[in-house]
This record gives sequence, C-alpha cells and structure tokens, in this order.
Amino acid sequence: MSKEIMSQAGQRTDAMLKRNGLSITDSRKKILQLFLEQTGALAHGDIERKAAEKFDRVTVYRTLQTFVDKGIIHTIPTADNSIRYALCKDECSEGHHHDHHVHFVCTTCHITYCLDDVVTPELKLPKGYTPDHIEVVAEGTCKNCK
Amino acid sequence: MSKEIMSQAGQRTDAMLKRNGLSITDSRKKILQLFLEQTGALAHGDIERKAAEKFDRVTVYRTLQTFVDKGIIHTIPTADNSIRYALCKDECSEGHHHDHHVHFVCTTCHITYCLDDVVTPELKLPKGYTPDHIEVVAEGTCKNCK
DNA sequence: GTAACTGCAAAATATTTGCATCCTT
DNA sequence: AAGGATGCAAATATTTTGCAGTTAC
Repeated sequence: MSKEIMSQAGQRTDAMLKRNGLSITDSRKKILQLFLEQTGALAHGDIERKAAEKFDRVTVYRTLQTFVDKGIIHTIPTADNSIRYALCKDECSEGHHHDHHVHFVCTTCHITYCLDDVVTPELKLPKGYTPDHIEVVAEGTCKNCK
Repeated sequence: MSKEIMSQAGQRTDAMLKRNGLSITDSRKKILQLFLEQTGALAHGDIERKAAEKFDRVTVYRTLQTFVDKGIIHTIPTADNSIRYALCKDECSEGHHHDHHVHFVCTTCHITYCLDDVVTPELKLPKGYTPDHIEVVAEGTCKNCK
C-alpha cells in the first residue's frame, strides 16, 4: 500500500497491531483507525458504512473477532441485538478483558459511549453466585442531546 | 383446542393474556407456559426446541415481540449476540419496562437468571448523562455449577 | 519461502414481510 | 361477522466456511 497516506495515523495503529503479535495489514490498520477516530462504539454495520466500501464483509467479521480475541476491542451488548465494539482503554491481555467501566447508550443520537471513569459498582449477589465479570449498560440521553 | 388439556395451567396464562388485552390463542398460551415452567431466561431458539416443533418460527417471533410490547416479558442482552427473554416479575405497563433487577448468566450451564432481589445500584454518571434505564448483567458461575 | 490474511463464492442461519386462511371475541 | 392471529412461501439480512490467490515477515 501507499506508504505516504498512512504516514502519521499509521504509526499508532502499527504499534498496536505489533504489540499484539498481529501482522500489519491494510484492513486491520484501517479498521483500527476507525476506532481511534471515533467517539463512541461501532457496530459491524457502522464499519462497513464508514469504511466506504473498501473491504469485504467477511474481512470485517474476521478482523473484529481477531481484535476481540487479542483484547484490542471489547463488545458491548445492547437490547436491540446489535453488538457494538469499542477500543479497550487499557490493554487487555489476550482472551481476558478487564474493562470494568460503564457503557452509556444514547437513545436520541444512538451513540454508545464508554464511560471509562465510571467504575462498575460492587454487587451483593445471592449466596452461591460467583461473578467473573459484570456488565453495566445505562440507557438515556447523552450530554449532547439533552 | 381441547379444553381439558389446558385445564389447570391454562388458568394462569389465560389471565395474564386477558389482563394485557391479548386474545387467548394456542401458541400464546403454550409459549407463556414455557416461561412459567422455566427457571432461567429463554432465547428464541430455546423456545422452538422446547415447544417440540409445535408452531411456526414466525409465530414465535411475533409472539415474543407482542409479549415484550405488552410488558409480559423483558429482554436480556448478552455478549454472544443472542437475546434472552424472561418474564417480568411485576407487571410492566405497556411499552414501559421497569424491572430494575440484575441478571446473571452462568458460563458453565448457560442458564440466565433474573435475580429479582438484587436491585441495580445507583450510578454516578458524568455531568450531562441522564439515564432512563440501567441494565446490569453479571457473568460467572451459578449456585448449581460451583 | 512460509505462514498468515484476504476476497470471492456459497452455504448455513436468522429475521422480516405479504397474503390467504383460520380462530377468537 | 370482523378483526386479529397463524402458517406458509419467499424475500432479506446476517454470519460462517472453504478455498485459491495475495501479502507480510
């Protein structure tokens, strides 16, 4: 690929990919770049749309899966059955995500935010239930839409 | 349909349907019955399986949607992109669910529980974010699998 | 050069829609 | 009888898989 175009932006994506032992390819760089430029989370469909019909749908599926496996992005389940993906703020180790922050879905603009500073609260569960991970998703109106 | 078969079980399902202004039909009664007999939540696929190939796939989709709309069941989003449905404990008014309880997904037996007694905690969100609804899903090992 | 990644085709799944028929009220 | 619910067929949409060609290292 053209080396000039990706000059600056490429630095960061390359480093992230390399750090995770992934080979540096066009599609991975571009998809990762989308996440870096993005405020909120991205759904599969958003990526296909934003990428301006650049690469195959299958590549997007595989790339997202790879990123999740490596702990570069994490998934955010929402009620409308459309999984969103967002960058993990701190690097997550492979196969082990530990972003214990809260997610916020704006019902007006439909942006999904990672509220990195809001830590998931402690929960008192009934005897016998041992949680490994707690997911909190708040739904409402974001600061730009109120 | 045969009046005898549904004698006892039918009482409760009939009442629930009637209370929500729904006509009482075979498939609605049977699907509702599945939820009443069930510990955890059910995914669309579970229902088709449990119902012993009784009714059309499309009917299941439509029935679940109707129940959600009426506030008879609520959805539980999970990370694996498969929405589960569970009975609303207290009746939810139409179009307005207010079960503020926590959900627990067992990673061993894959049962999804509604922990009706665990109330979703208060959250301190950044200025400007106004939540309407907060969803908490804990993942781990349930009391039967530990 | 080799292993890994991509794109294409196609299969497998999942979901939605239209319409004729049947059932509930 | 009338409106709503169901079942079937089919259209859409989504996700997965196999494989051959291409690319990164």
